[in-house]
Parts: sequence; structure tokens; C-alpha cells
Amino acid sequence: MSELLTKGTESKGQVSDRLADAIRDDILSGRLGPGERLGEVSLAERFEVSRGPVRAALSLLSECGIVTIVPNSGARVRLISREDARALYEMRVALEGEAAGLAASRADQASAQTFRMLLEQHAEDIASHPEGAYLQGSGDKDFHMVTAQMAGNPIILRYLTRELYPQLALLRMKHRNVVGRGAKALHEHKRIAAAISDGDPEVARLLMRRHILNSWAALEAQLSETEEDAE
Amino acid sequence: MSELLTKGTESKGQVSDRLADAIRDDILSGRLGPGERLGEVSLAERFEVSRGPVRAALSLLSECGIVTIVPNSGARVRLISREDARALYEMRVALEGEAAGLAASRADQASAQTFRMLLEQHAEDIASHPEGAYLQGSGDKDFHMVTAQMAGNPIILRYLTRELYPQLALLRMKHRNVVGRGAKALHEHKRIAAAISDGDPEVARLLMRRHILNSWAALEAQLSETEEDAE
DNA sequence: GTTAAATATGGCGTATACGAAAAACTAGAT
DNA sequence: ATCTAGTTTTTCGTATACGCCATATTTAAC
Repeated sequence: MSELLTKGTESKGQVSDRLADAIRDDILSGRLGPGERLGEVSLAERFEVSRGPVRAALSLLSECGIVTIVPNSGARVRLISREDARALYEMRVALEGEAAGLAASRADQASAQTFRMLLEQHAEDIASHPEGAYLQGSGDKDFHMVTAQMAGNPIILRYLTRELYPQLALLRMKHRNVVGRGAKALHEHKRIAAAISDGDPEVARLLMRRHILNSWAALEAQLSETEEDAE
Repeated sequence: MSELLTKGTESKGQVSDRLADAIRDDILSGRLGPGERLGEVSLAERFEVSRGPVRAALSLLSECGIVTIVPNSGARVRLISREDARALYEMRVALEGEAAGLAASRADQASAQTFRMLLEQHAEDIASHPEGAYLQGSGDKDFHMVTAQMAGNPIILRYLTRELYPQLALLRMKHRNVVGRGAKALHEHKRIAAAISDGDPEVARLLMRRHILNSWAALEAQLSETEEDAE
């Protein structure tokens, strides 16, 4: 039916889902800026589908928190306020802290090995990129992702991947030169991984909470800087 | 346009939203049992609307986790497995624990007063109902709700009210005679309220976590009992 | 008699068109 | 210049149609 969509690697499944993925990519890659209008008809023409799947896709993205829908007015790329960001990070502290604790309580030999390889790779990445674009590169995401998967809780994992991380990515869109905390973050990751591998839930949770609070402090400082150039 | 929907107290807003509310009520009040089919056409006829809003409503309820949609097959009232319940309670421990901590860090005079009145009311309810249908009565819900609101985090509050609590209510549907922990729960509530009013985030979080873990232990025991009479 | 394949049916997913309602924009008047 | 009124655009809801998938039934084969 549609050519634009089937050209991608993924060609099967619900049209509305593929549409949502495509629009999400457009947003998180910067092709659609925050606040931009998302007209149903224009999207329908752009992807050569009818309005039905477009509405479903926009509804999905609205649930994920990267699109805001105003009844009888339309959908726009969401712009995340500073207060939203704070609430988001409080949520993240709770969920990833819990995930680290659960991962520790369910740790086995394999998880320790996974962390060893992951952190080794990250160390190399940092060595080659001394300026440390560590944070939103593949590295940081992987570590938190792996931890969340180890927790063995599909609900927490789903919320993190489906809502929280996309919203954080959207938040970072506005504030460009995001300076990663590089080496510091890596060190914190190592201690967290150690606690998880040792099967120590309380320490793992505590360290992860601190780690994310540090991350928030760094981000909040940047938000304060790039706050003057608003409209 | 439709008579069935406008008869209720709520008469304005999006049709799909009103529909979702109506269906949710039907489910959480037991008129629609877990696993039951939710055909689009039958719902459309029942509420005298077209399939469009019905699809939107079912999609919403699916996001809330009280309806499962299988592509090309249809929507059914979700049945929550024991594993789902465990994951749900792990999520609840994390979120309500965090909420209690945040509430404590933002506590003021008014919150202490609110708790005082609330707990007094609950104590009277328990005295009049010695057998303690406390848990899912208005009492327990109110306490956790008030705490969540005090946290001042719209994201956490939204998740609790929109997804977690409805799913818990759905879970309790299957297992009837849910024995509330009555007086015990009230005592735990009092200690949590004291910690929040004192502005002690760590203790408030710890006590709330314990409280919910206790609640889970009680529920899990019941799940084990009523597990023989499965299909 | 049991299993497996082929068919039949019902429901979902999508496309299209039209009317209604609401919001946003524009132009005119004070 | 600001407020108001009218126009326009866009969404929302309805109606209808059709292809496709999934399940159920029937039929055939072993």
C-alpha cells in the first residue's frame, strides 16, 4: 500500500505502529522541532496512508509523552518544561533505583559477565573520546538499559523504554551541546555494577539513585544556562 | 448525539473519552468479566456511536492496562496473571515509596492537618466495621491518593491513578472476598503520615515501601488460595 | 477414530467521503 | 491599538465499503 513506509527495514506489522515509529524517529532525530504542528492530513499525505492510522499513531505518541494533542485543535511536538523535566527525573530516580535493586536481588553469574564486557567497552570509548560525549551516546543508554532488563520486571522496563527515555531524548533536543559527565559517570556505573553483581539490592538502589540525581544536577545546570534564548 | 452516554452526570468532552470511562466503569464494577470479548461493533451499537470513537476508547484502555488488544483478533478485558501482579506491586513499591519521600520533603502544616482528619475518619470506619473491609474501601485508596497528591509530581500521580490503581482494582475483581488488613494497615498509615508530617523523606519512603510489601504479602497469600479454581 | 488440511465466516484494519463543531486567523469597527 | 465579528481551517464524528487475518467448521486423508 504505502511505499514510504515499506522502504525501511521493518515492513510488517500494523501500519499505525510503523507510522508511530517513523514520526517518533522524525522527532527524536530533530527533523521535527518541539512545538511543531502535526497535521493529520499532511502526515497522511506524507506517508501515503489514510487519516485513520495517522490518528492512531498520534494517539500512541501522545501516550508516550512526546506529542501533545489538544482536542479540536491538533497535535504538536511536545515541548518539555523545566518542571516536567524535574518530575521526569524524580520518576527516573524511583524506577531505575528500583530496577537496580531488583537486578541485584536476581543477579547471577551471567549478569556480572555482561557488565564486565559492557564497562570495558565504555572505558575504551571514553579513552578514544576524551571530551566525553558519553552520556547520550550508546554507552550510557546501554548501561541503564541492561540494568533495567536485568530487573526482570516488564512493567518497569516498558515504562522506561516507552515513555521515560523518549521524553528525556526529546528534552535534550532543545539544549544542544549536552556535555556528558564521561569518566565520572563511568566510575559510578562501575560501582553500581559491582553492587548488582554482588547481589546487594540496598546499595545498588542507593548508588543508582545517587547516580541519577548527579545526572539531573548536571542537566539542570545546563537548563539554567540555555534558558535565556527562549522566545 | 447519543442518549446512553449523555444520561450520565458527565455530558461534555470527547466522545471517545466518555466511552472509555463508561467501559472502564463496566469493567471495574464487574459488569464485564476478565477475558470477556469487547467487539467493536457490539460496543458501537450498545453506546450508539460509530466504530471510530470505540476504537479510540479501546486503545486508551489498552494503554491503561485493563484491556488487551490482539491485532486482527479483537479486544478483551485483560486478565492479570500472578506474575503481572508481582511486577505491578514492584512498580507500586517504587512509585509510592518515592511519592511518600517527596511528600515528606515538601510537607507543610496543611498536609499534617489533612492526614489528621483522614486518619480520624478511617479509625471511625474501622470501629464501625470490625471485620475490616478497609483495604479497597474508600479509606485505603484515599490515604494513598492523598500521599501521591502531596508528592507534587504529576507524572507519578498520573501513572498511579491512570494505570496502576485500575489494574489493581481489576486484579482484585477475580479474587472476591478480599480480606482487608484493617487495623494493621491503619497503624502503618499513621506511622507513614507521621514521617511525612515530620518532613523525614527517608523514613517515609522506607515505611511506605514496607507497607506496600506487607499489602503484597497479604494479597499473594490470597492468590495462592484462589488458584485452584482456574479453568 | 484421530489428525490434518481446506473452506467458510466473522471481525478487524484501512480507505474514503461528508457533515458538524471547535479553534484559529483575518478583517472591520470603535 | 484593541476588541469584536465573520471567515477559514482543522479536527471530530458518522457512514460505508472492502480486503485481510484469525478462528471455527467442515471435509478429507491416514
